[in-house]
Amino acid sequence: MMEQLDACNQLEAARIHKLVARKKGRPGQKDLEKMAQWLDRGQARVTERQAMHKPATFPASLPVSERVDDIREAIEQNQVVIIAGETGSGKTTQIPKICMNSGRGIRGLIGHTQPRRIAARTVAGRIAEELGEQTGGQVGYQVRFTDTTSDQSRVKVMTDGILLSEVQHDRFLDRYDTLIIDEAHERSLNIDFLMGYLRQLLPKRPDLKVIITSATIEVERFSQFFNGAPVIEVSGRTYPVDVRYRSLTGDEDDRDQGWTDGVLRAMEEIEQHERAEKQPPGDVLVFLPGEREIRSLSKVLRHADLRHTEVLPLYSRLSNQEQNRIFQGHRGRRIVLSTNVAETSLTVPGIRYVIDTGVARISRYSVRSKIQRLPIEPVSQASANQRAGRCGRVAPGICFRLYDETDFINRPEYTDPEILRTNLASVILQMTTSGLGDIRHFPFLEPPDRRLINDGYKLLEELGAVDDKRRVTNLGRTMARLPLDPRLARMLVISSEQGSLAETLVIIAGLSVQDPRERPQDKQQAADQAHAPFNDKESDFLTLLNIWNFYEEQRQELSQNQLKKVCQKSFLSWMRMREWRDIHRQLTLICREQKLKLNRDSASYESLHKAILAGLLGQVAVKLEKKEYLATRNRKVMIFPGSKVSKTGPKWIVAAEIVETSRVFARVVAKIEPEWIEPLAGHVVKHHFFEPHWEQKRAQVMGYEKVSLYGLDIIAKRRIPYSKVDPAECRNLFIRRALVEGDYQSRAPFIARNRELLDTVENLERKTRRRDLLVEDEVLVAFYEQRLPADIVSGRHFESWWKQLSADQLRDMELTEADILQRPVDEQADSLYPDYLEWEGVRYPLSYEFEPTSERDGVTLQAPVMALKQLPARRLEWLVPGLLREKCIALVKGLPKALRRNFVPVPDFVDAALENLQASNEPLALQLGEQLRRMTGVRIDADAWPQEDLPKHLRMNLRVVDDAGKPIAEGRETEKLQSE
DNA sequence: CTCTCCCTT
Repeated sequence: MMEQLDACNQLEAARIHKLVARKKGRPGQKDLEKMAQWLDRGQARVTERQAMHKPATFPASLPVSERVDDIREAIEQNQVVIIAGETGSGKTTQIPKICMNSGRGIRGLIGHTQPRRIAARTVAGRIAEELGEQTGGQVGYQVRFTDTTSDQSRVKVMTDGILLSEVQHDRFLDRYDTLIIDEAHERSLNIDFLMGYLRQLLPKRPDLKVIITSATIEVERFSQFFNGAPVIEVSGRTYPVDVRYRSLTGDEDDRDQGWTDGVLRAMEEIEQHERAEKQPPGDVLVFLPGEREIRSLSKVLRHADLRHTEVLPLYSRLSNQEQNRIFQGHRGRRIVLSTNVAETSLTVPGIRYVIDTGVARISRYSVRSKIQRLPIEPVSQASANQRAGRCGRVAPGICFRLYDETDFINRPEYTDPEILRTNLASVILQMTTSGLGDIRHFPFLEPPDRRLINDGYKLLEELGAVDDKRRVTNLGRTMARLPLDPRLARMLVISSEQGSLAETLVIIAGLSVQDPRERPQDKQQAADQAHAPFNDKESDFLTLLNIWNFYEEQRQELSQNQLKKVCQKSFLSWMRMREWRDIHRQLTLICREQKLKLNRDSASYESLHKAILAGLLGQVAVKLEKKEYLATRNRKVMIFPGSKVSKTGPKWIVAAEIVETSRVFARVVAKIEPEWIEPLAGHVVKHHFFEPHWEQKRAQVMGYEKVSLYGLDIIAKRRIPYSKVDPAECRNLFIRRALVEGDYQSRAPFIARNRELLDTVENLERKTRRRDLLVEDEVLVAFYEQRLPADIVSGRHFESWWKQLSADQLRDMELTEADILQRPVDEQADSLYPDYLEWEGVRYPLSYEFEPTSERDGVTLQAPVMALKQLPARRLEWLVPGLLREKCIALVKGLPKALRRNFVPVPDFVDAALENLQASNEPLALQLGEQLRRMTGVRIDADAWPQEDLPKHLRMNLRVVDDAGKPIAEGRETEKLQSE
């Protein structure tokens, strides 16, 4: 049986091989029956196709026809052949036929890829036509949503994206015996990926033939990449193009003006040329970087009074109707003003002259700022030549380059391939889930930069598609099954959990197609009016949803023609609406397969936008002022003025895209609430904790938290319990603030006792006016640190801890005098500094303060206003025993010098005097003077004594309180207070 | 106060 496999269809042969391999070479009876069935079918298919085969013929007019034999020979003798040829060589249509004539496309398919869908369809049509058939017979094509291939197909034309997607199911591409990769020089992401994949596949599929076709550029690179594969060059059937450099003169500052002048001068030269050569006016194609430039130049040209001249704009966003005008016949001259669409995607017929400004908007991705930029850049030499070639298709042409030749020579040969200019998240996810190994080791034609790869991984991490070790998660695997940008795929998956899948499906499909809203230049107002009912001021996503709902309602009631009319009236592109619906349907089917839940009730704004937000975490922004927003990664952005949300300017927004053109714009945005972010972004937000502090009421250490998303503060200062953040710091603060400083109400008996002990000592310090009694706080901190377990970080912890202590342990928590005193306490302290002054059976409370700057410094006696008159004013002069000596010394030292020098040394005289003095309600100074006179014979006049200028603490402070104990007057002038 | 162009499980 195995010998017969060579005559069997490849796909069946591969199945048989696989089954044999799985059964380790010993298939059972049932397997054998199955295999025999496959073999029959496979052989039947081969014979059927062989019977169908008629040798193809080649039109003599095509240059490629001259090389048919060379090409066939090269293909038969090599696994890979590179065919280089310019447009018009016929390679695209003829090479598949050469392959057919060489017997390929029998056991397997001849696969033929094109970069664009339209091209795939038309190429298939042309090949079929040349074989005298219609598509769907020997030649079929497959693009997204359409597959016309059948069992009879020998040639399958498809977009390169389709072939790439088939890799997922058919790792060896077993159904193909030949692959033709067309337009490889365009170097799209798909092409570069396919090239690498094929290079790995070739040794495993020795029977597979690969043909790479390209414009004459880059041919050597392809040949080297495929081990020196032979190159066959085919001449193009094109006419010579005369390239004339007409660099701009004038002011560099105003580029628009420069280009306008340059184009007008080139038009003059064209007219001269036509007059000299006696030629009728030929059509002109002008390459400009963008819509704005096209509009401004078209305005100028329409007013420039050019005879019999029609000016047509051409760019991708134009409606089909407007684009199709370039294919309609016309009289006189036509000038087409175009963007890059006319360089590769669209062929403008009948062009005799090209005017090339030499620039284009090229998409660049900045890894540093994560911004997609669209700068206007000089195009590469390859691109400029492609543009020039657009006027040599029907007759010799002239290309005017509005720059000089040195400029041209100094330009890069080729445009950077897309893989070096784009975010790689999608490529990485596809590669990883289809087991293609590490992207860093994949044989790319030009490997992307390490930073670009890291950046792709980071986005996948943000989306939860890979974990922090870069392993694909289950979520990532689901996402990889969706034919969507990973961000959109993320939204879809989460929306089924949020109960907003139905709406999200619509929005995501809508984001995948071009904006269906049309806004023709001459009917802008009418278009805006027609779109007005769809607009949502808070969310561009809802605007999309409104358009969809409107369209769906109409679609169900109207015929296709009526629906087309409604679209036209509403300024909606019918084609794009249909594309939108196609994608929506495709995604709906996949969601069903992936068992994602479709919500029946309509989703709330919140649940819908949370799903959207989950895919766009890196694109959040907060309003700074008027029109300016600060986005993540410190990017300043502005809402795109076309967005209806830009009118309301909400505080927080999320944007589907951030693109830099003339400014950094946030496109397709919606209002969000900042609280939604953190729960969705737990894995990417950063937390910063600060200002831990003891809060007495909560009996715990609290602090603040700042939450930021890629440098953007989404929560500036949130109060949080600090114990989870830094338990050691909490314990430290608890000991210092609560236990040592006493800012805490505890029920623990030892705390009350310790407090009492400390109060006594502190009071004694106030009385004795010294600060050297109590140990430093650090000693108390150390006391508690030694005794408190590490996990006691708050009042709650503390209370439950001490309650289970034994009596001994409780006692151990009590401070002793030995613990807290720096030196022994004077035993007489209590009598030297009494707490009451007793006079005639009344006890007046005394309080002490040691704060020289304070009004209350010293001793304060409190007396009720009722008792004020009975107060012994003179007795107060005697203060308390502990302060009397200091006061007397101060009194003597305050005497005039002539008197004072009789009592030196003063302390000795005072001590001697005090021996005979007893506190009484007599004036202190006079009593003291009397004693001094007795010792020395010197008499001191009453008015010689200092009074008011004694330090505050040496005069009794009197506080008068009312019945309720509330202070009503206070001062050191006892008699004055008494008389008031 | 306005943006090149393609492709798909």
